[in-house]
Amino acid sequence: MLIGELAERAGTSTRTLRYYETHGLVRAARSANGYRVYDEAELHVVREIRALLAVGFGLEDIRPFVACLRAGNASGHVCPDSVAVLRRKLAEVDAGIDRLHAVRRELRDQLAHAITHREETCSRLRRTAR
Amino acid sequence: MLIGELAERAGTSTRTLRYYETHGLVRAARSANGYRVYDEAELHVVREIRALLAVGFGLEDIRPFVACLRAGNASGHVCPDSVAVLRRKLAEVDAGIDRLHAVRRELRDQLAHAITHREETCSRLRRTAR
DNA sequence: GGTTGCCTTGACGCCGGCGACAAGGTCTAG
DNA sequence: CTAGACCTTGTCGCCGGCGTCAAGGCAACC
Repeated sequence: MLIGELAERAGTSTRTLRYYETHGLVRAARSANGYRVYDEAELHVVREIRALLAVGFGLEDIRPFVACLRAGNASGHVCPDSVAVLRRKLAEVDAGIDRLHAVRRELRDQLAHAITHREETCSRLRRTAR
Repeated sequence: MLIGELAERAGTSTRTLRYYETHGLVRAARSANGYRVYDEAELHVVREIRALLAVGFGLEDIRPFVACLRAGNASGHVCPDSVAVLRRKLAEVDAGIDRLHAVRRELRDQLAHAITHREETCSRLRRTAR
């Protein structure tokens, strides 16, 4: 399988696949003319990468998952390193949710305050607009 | 007030103030030697910008707040354009919270699945490690 | 041999809010 | 006179995951 076919089957671009390769995530053999040649297993690897990126992982976080797949596991999630990353990400997401809730409260307060004081202050705006 | 003093009083850097100026958010008069000269009102403007950035707004979103302050309002939040931005941001934050909750569910499921299947698959890992 | 369609490496662009450095002018104190 | 503490404009770097050329080689068909 050449890079174009893998890209299409994985739903991504050739540029992306070469990028993953430079970062040590995807591997390819080379044919006599220098073309990259992939076997079926790499399709699973690329799909794993894409799925994890979609969830919000960075490429560095994804390494252990790929290593886990290459070690012969059906899923990249089952190895200790992967689980550690999953736990860390879960904590990060929790923290992110908390932060967004705080921001949300802040925004609601500011909106409430703005609407309360809209009448008195915006009359001045209307005067200056004329 | 020169740029260094404003930067210190606003808790930011001179680079940042010049950056805001190039983007039309902060204004300065010039003294005879070309130095930027700020009046007290700009301090409030800069603090407003910093507060909104901290909440997660981008500089473009902040423009109406600054305009509102310059129009003579005590708060930059009370003008219609500002309120519109606040509402939009609130919706974005809600969407972000929903997305993070979805990610969180996904991570929890993957963690549960990983731990369930850890025993059977990691034995293979241990064998290859030796 | 010419066209088309695959492949190769290399390098710049993007987004946003600055940090950091360069090379110089200005003002003040000693 | 000089040191140093301000100020000026200009430009490159950062982060991450690519998109998008550019310039060229290889393969296959007519």
